[in-house]
Amino acid sequence: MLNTIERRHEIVQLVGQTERVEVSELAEQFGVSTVTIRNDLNALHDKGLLVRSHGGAVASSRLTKELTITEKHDHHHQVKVELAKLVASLIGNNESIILDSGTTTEEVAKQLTEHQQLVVMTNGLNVAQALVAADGVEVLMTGGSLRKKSLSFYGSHAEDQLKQYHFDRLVLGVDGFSVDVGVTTHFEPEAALNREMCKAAKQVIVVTDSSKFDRKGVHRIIACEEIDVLVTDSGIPADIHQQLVAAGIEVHLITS
Amino acid sequence: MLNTIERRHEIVQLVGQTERVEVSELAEQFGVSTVTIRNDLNALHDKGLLVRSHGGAVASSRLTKELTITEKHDHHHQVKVELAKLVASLIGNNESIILDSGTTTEEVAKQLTEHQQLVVMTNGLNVAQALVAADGVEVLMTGGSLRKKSLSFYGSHAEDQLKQYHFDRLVLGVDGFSVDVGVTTHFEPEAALNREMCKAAKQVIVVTDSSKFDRKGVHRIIACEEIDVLVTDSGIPADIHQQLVAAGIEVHLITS
DNA sequence: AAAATAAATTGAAAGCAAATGAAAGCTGTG
DNA sequence: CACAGCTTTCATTTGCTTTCAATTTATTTT
Repeated sequence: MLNTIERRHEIVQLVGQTERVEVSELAEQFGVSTVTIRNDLNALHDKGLLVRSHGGAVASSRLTKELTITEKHDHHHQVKVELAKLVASLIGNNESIILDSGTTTEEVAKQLTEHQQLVVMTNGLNVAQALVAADGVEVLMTGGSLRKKSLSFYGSHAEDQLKQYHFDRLVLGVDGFSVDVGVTTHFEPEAALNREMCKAAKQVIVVTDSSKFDRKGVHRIIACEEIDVLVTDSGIPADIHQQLVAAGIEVHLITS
Repeated sequence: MLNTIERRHEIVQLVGQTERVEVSELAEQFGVSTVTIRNDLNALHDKGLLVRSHGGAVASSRLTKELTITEKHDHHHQVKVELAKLVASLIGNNESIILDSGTTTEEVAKQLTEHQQLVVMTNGLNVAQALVAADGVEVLMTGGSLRKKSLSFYGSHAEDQLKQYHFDRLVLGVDGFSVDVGVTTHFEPEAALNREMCKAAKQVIVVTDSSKFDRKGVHRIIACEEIDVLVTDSGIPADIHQQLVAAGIEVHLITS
C-alpha cells in the first residue's frame, strides 16, 4: 500500500505518460476510494502538475490550463476572486508593487492582466506564472529557496533582493490575523521575508477572507498599526471592523 | 471517449490546422450532439481561442501565436525527452546542480523526479514548476527580471545570487553552437547570466539537439574548450564530433 | 432587385446519469 | 489525546442529450 506522497507521485508520472487519467481507474488501481483520488487530483492541480477535468485529469500545458473551467476547488474561491478584483482596482497603472505568495495573491495577479506599465515583484511561483499572461506587467522575482507546499520562495537571498528596491505598495495575503497581535504566519522564514516586504513598500495592503480573523500563527509579520489598507469580506466581526477603522486603517469590504 | 477539456483541446488544434471547422463535422467526428459542439465553440470563442461563425468557427489571431501544442507527439519533442533522460542519468543523488532555462532543461527537470537529496538552482520558471513534482529535490531560484518569451529570469541580481554558491554541475541548453565560436545566444543579459553559471559550476554539461550545430547567436556564452560534456543526437556532423572528442570533450549521443 | 419561401443554424429549456464537494465517521500512529 | 489519511453518505453540479421556437442564411418567385 502506497502512502499519499507516493501515490500522488505515481499519478503525476502516469499523467505524464498517458496524457490523461480517470478517477475511477486510479481508484481501482491504487485500491482507494474515488474521494481520495479526487483529493489527490485537486491537490496536484493546485500545484500545477496536472489539469483537472470532469472524471479525471489531463497533462498540464498552457492550453489545457486555459481550458479549465472548474476553477473553484476550494469553497472560498468565489470570495477570493471578488477580493482580488477589489485589490486590483486599488492598483493603478505605472506603479510598482510587491505581490506576496499565496492563492489569494495569485488571483490578484490574474486580475492585473489589463494593467499597463506595472512592475510587480513576487516570491510566489504561481503568482509569477499567472503574470506571464499580463503583457503590460514587468515581472521581478525574489528567488531563493522554494517551499513546495506553498509554491513560494524564501531565504536571506530573497530578502537581500528586496532591500535593493522600493515599491509603491505591498499586497499581503495572510494566514492569521488578530487586532492585538497583528498579521501572523506559521513558517518563520516566510515571516522574515514578509517583514522585509513591508519595509520595502510605501503602503501595505492586507487581503484576507474573514475566516482568518482571530486565527493566530506563531510568527508575527507586522503589527496591526502598520497596515494601511485591509481588504476582506463582510464576514468580518463588527467589533474588529470598528477597532480597525478607529486605528485609521482603510477597510474595504466586498459586497457579498 | 474524450472529455470536455480534451475535446476542446482537439478543436483548437483542428482550427489551427484547417483555419475553419463546422459544427456538424465536429459533432460527427467526436460523436456528440451539435449542441455540445456549439457550447464548445462558444466557450472557446469567449476565451479568444477561435472566432465563432455561423455553422462553425475560424481561427483567431491569438491562436496562431500560441500554437506549438502538438508538441507531445512531434518528433522534436521525442528527441528532447531522450536527451533529457540521458542527461538525468549523468546526474547522481546527493549532488548540487544548475539547470539553465529552456524547454530542453525543463524536460531534464521532469526526469529528475526520482533523484534524492538533489539541490537544483535554476533561472527558468517552467523548470522550477516542473521540479515541484520532485520530492527529493530542493529547488533554488535565481530570481531577477522575467523574460516572458523564454520564461527565464535574468539580471544582475540573478548573477549575484549565483556567486554565492558552488555547484557540481551545470546543465546548459543552447540556442547556437559552433566549434570555433562556442555556445552562443541572442539575448545579452541571458548570456551574461549563463557565463556566471559556468563559473559557479565544476562541470559544464551542454545539451542540444543536432539542429543547433553551426548556428551562431550574437553573444558568446562560453568557448568550446570550457565544455566538459556534450549531450546530443546522432545528427551531429561527423567532423564536429571528431573535433570535439579530440578537444577532450565527453560526447554522449542518444540512440535514435 | 425585392419579396416570399424553404432550409439550416441557433439559444433556451428540460431531463438524466455520472461526477462532485462537503460533512461526518472510522482507523491506526505518534 | 490529537491527527492525518481514508471512507461513506448525500445534496448539488456538470456534461450531455433531446426538443422546440426563433433567428439567420440560401433559394426561389415575382
